[in-house]
Amino acid sequence: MENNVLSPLMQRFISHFGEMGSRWGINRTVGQIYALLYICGRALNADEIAEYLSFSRSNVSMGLKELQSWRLVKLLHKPGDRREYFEPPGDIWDIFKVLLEERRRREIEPTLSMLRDALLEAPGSRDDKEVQKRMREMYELIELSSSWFDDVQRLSPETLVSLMKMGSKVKKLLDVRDKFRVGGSSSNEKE
Amino acid sequence: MENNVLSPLMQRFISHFGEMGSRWGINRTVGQIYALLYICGRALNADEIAEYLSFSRSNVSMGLKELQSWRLVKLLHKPGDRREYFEPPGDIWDIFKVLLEERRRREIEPTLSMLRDALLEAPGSRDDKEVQKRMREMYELIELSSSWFDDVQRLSPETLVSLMKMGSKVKKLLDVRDKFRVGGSSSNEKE
DNA sequence: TTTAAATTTCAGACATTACTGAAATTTCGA
DNA sequence: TCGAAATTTCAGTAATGTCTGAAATTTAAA
Repeated sequence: MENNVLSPLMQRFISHFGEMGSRWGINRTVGQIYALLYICGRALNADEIAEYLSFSRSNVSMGLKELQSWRLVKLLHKPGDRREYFEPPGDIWDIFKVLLEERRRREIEPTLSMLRDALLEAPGSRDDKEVQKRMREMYELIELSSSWFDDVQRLSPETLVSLMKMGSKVKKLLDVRDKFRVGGSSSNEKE
Repeated sequence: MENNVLSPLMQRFISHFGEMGSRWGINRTVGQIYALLYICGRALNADEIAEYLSFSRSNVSMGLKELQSWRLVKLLHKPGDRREYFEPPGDIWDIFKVLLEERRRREIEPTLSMLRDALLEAPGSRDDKEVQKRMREMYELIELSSSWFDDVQRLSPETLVSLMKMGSKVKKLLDVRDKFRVGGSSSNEKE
């Protein structure tokens, strides 16, 4: 960075990520640290981060730990330098995938397992039968979209881009397929 | 609900949604209110909600307002009753779609527009050129997935289920298509 | 209108989360 | 092994967010 100072453009980017942090389930500090690492294009050590963002050194330490738990930063070392340097994954698609994956793990997985447990129990009353019915509906939807994410995540970025650019036109593809494969076994049917 | 009391099964469901609330960007109250409405299968008024959950009446009022801003509850009236009743959309797919749509609006849209603005500006330095390159990369990915969500959201639940059950097998479909349409214009190519 | 029920607002109490500086611990070259 | 640099931990404080009860406002039946 020129003169060791952030340009106004960088500042805006960083502040924005700080402000959005709370909506994304991370705190301001973490958001800003990540934005800084993403935008500045080289690995930084904790002191540099603290300096650029005017955070205490310990705050940076905690923020970096959090980012590591999200697998959003890579740790690296420079020869002849004891300090740890941090940088985000180079490919934005990696970032995207990691983000979705981690969110699934933190936001969805616990609910799935709560529902699984609740559905295993024998209903205690007529009401509970209804309750379980609703829980099952929810469970099936979440389970379906969750494992779909798993699958899609394994596609290459190129394939994903193709798929996304098709948008709702995928429907046609499905229709065509169904036309040709009448009565055949299908990944599209239950069990 | 039997005896006007929540069964242990319901309690667990409701508590879970309360605890998860913070991870989902809503507060405990809102999470519990929604869980109660979802699970109990009939429209409730604010007093009933306050009673079941032991929240103050005003807290319920705020929570319901928040849920309305998320479009997660429908407001309805019973004949001969002045009070307002609330219930969630009947179809879980509606809930799912609304949730994704609202999250996009709150969590993604502001960032897209920040990036759009930042990219319109003339770079102030050599560094800023690099910065804008990274911003553009991010912008394009978000824009792509965002408009893809738009498209997919318009598909019927049935089509969506088909699509999801295919999982990563969509790739084959794309490959087959490419094989048959060599050189043809494609929604899959840039511009 | 009037009036009472229903709902909303809001200031302040309470609870949770974020941040700092100092001290403790870890790391690694000498 | 020692010691200085780097990092982490943590208690205390600052800042945010949540919840309540009382008061204000809105609503609709009479």
